[in-house]
Amino acid sequence: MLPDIIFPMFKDIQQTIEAKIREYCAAHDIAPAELKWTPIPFSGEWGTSTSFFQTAANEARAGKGNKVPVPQRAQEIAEQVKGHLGGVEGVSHIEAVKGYLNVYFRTSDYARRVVEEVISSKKDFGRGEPKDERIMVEYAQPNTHHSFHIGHARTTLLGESLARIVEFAGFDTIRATYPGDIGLGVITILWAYDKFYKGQEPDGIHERGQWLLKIYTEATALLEPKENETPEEKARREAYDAERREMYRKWDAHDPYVRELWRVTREWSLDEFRDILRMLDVTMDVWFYESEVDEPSKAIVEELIQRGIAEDERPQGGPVIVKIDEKLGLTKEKYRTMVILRNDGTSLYSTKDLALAKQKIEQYHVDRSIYVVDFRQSLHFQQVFKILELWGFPQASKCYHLSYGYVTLPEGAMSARRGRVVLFKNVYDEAIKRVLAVESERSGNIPENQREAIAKQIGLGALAYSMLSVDNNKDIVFDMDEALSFDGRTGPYIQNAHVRANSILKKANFQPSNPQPATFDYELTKHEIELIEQISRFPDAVQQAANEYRPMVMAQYAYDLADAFHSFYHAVPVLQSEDEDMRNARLSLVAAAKQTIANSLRLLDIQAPDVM
RNA sequence: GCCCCUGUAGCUCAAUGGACAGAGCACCAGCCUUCUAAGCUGUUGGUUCCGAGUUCGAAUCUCGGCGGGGGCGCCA
Repeated sequence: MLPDIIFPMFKDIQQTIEAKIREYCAAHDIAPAELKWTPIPFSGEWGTSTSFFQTAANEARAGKGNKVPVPQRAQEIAEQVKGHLGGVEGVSHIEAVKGYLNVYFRTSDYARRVVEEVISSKKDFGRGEPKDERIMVEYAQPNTHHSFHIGHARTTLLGESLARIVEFAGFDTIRATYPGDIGLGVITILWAYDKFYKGQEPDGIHERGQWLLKIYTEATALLEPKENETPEEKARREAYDAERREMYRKWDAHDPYVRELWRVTREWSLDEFRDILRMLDVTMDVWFYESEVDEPSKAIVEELIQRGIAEDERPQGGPVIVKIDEKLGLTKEKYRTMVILRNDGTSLYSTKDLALAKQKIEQYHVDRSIYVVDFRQSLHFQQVFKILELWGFPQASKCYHLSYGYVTLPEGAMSARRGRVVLFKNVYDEAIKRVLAVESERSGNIPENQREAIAKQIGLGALAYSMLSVDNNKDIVFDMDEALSFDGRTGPYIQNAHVRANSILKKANFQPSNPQPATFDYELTKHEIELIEQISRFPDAVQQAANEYRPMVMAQYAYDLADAFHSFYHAVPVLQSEDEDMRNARLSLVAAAKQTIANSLRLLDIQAPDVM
């Protein structure tokens, strides 16, 4: 589909032709099927296309096909329609091929129109009309007292990109994060810190955060049963575990000492987390802390019992549950039964998520709620959404779990318990190191004081693109060389297209704010046509990525656009154009390409540097 | 037992039920005196896991297998 809001001229042509097709069909006793228009899938040719297979199939089904095979009949109709259409304003030529009707645009008008639209809209080129709907994206839910690893980077990048996309597409967007700042894992670290490291504190935000992870790994080793352990070892382990449980009890009872210990170490983790969000250019609107939703969440359980949705089995020694399948009248087990409160009255993950969902709807007035959480929790979220439905929230149907596969290592799953993790900060540092090495040999024209900053942009661009260009529900086996590759289908490839465009404009001293009127009254090369077509696709790519909640769609688009630009760059001289009009036109096209590349990179949370 | 995800080129991955299943990496052959070679051009590479079905048309939808991963009342 072509963008009808940004480029109404395309829509006009389409509608004119559709009307004529119906006219022809009515006159010849043909019942036309619904016409679907798609871009012509041949590189260097710019137009829109529809087919008559469905129409021919309908005829055959109605017994009117006089035994002509469907593809052949579709081609007949296409040819006849083509004959009936004759010339159409704005169309260079029409052809009937293999049952398809291909409508080629006359390029000069549209090239100018597209380029001017981009240059005048600038950062807003491709922005959708306001949709009058509020959407909350919840992502980046790290546990505190651990360090931020490369798996957290995936959800953060996925969520941030999605938030940017839906916001740009026209939704009122709220970014939310939900750090897990309490739980047995957190207490384990508190216990070990207090017992073995009290008073110590490494310098540096990231060093301090990573140190907590190291403590966790050590503590886990002390608390896990070993094979062939001696009675002494067993006794010691059980004593440690008792200390840990006692500490959890004290935390619950608001013991001042434990609470202060918790508060201080928690802040160390949050310092690191905030710094990483800053590095990734992420600004959260709402922070939900697990420790803060814990108490209030218990109230909703009572409400669900009162309304007959939940059943209280505590008198019989059981927990509070919701028999979802039964409530929905399902005979086969699908959503099963969800436990929403422990027998001892303490809350569960489910308790808190139900309370959070309610809060999102009632306090933040969200119409849609997206959860960017790993795929292992898909049943959990299906259950939560179904309970919201039973609860009577119409927004339940617009809750969506954007699940993603794990980032694993070649040697298996990451495991904080075993200390087998790839930390984001280490990858980040390595990325910068590698980019600087490339820069020193290839980029002589970057001022010394900008090298570091640009290296960060390129390094993160490589990492972000490697995460976003894979379908979210696939696992990623993390490979440093692959994630930080700068060649081929990568972030730096797209960034480089932006740099090259900038380089031309800079040399020509082109001012996008005050362009010379561009006229494309010459025969465009196929590279120019392809580039213009890719640019014109951007608004639709935004809408598609937003509607499907799939940043990958934008990642794919950005590459296609950069690819078209690189080919254009190589084949078409700009500064050395034959005459002044052509030079101006091409400069405008380069400026439009640069802007569109920058806009699409922004939606992927990737910077667009001017030099690299 | 039930549910979810997944299987496409040597590898990593794309492909609103439509034109010849496409990219990148790797391999091979070219292209820097010309707007940045982090690039471009070309070559090689396929029983889309298997089998049925629906359809004019299936990688895509349905059913049945096989392989891989995950989940299933008091972990998060």
